[in-house]
Amino acid sequence: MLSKSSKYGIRAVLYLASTASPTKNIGTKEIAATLNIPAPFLAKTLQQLSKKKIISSIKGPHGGFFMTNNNLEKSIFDIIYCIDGQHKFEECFLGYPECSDLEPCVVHDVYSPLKKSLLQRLKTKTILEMAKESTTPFDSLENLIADGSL
Amino acid sequence: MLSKSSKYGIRAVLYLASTASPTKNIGTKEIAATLNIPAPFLAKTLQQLSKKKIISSIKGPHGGFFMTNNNLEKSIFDIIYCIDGQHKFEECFLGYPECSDLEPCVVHDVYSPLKKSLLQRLKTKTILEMAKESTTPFDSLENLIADGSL
DNA sequence: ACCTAAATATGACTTTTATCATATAAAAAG
DNA sequence: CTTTTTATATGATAAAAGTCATATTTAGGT
Repeated sequence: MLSKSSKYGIRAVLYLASTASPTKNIGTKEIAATLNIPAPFLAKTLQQLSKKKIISSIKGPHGGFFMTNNNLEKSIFDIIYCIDGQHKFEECFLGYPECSDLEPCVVHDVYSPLKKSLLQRLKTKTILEMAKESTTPFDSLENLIADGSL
Repeated sequence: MLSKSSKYGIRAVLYLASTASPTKNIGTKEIAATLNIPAPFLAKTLQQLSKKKIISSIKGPHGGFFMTNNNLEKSIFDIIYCIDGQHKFEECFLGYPECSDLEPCVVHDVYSPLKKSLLQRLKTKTILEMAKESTTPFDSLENLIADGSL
């Protein structure tokens, strides 16, 4: 479905939204460690998002990534679009190029509405809202505890 | 979502279901040409399906692939499972390993039901039923006409 | 029996995706 | 003004997915 880059990106942004702030930046290493994501790979993904103003960053000591209020108004769809591109949600489930409401494939009538409601959700909910209602935070609170961070 | 192999496989099986029969086998080349699929690639996929008894084949002159009544009772899910494996439908949309009804990710409540109804459809409808209700047949009737086959 | 047409089996090649590594640039701290 | 810390940029490597090519087997036709 989504590429790993997108998934990693979304998880990282959600983590940022709930933990970082303009006054408290978070670096790639910390995010990667907390989320069990390969750090150099995540870095590249975060740069893409930063370039498209979906997240913010500052360099130097105590630098890192964070979310402005503007960033928090972005949607998860924005992240996916930035990393994987639009086409992710435009393909027919069976890959028929001409599949549409007029010329539906055999699962179009069931797949298409499902896709629409998922898309609707991904486009309308803001990162902020998503982060607030998130109950499962991150992979490895255990790790933080083991590290002594918690 | 699905791998290309799966998509190609499904389209080929649907084509077989509506066109071939135990007395009228169809070869890889014809299927590939009609569906605009690379022939050697399709061949490999059809072999996998044949080995798992989802389609049937006979070798030699006038040989090819076809569907028995038994084959026609299989589902599209069987095809996907044979080619891509189960895990295709078990992953969390955002890739959280521990995502579940108890520990849902932020799109779990919307994604999970959608996935279930799609799966339900893919598992319960037989190939035969699918083929019958299919209105969009294949990519390139034009090609066949241009070739003089029609 | 021999030839031919087709599936089968295997492997090589290419492209994409994912991962890792290195060098540069910027900003804070001493 | 130098050092250190972190993002940024770029590219190298690895793994997976997709594509193509070749040889082998089987079965029908002659």
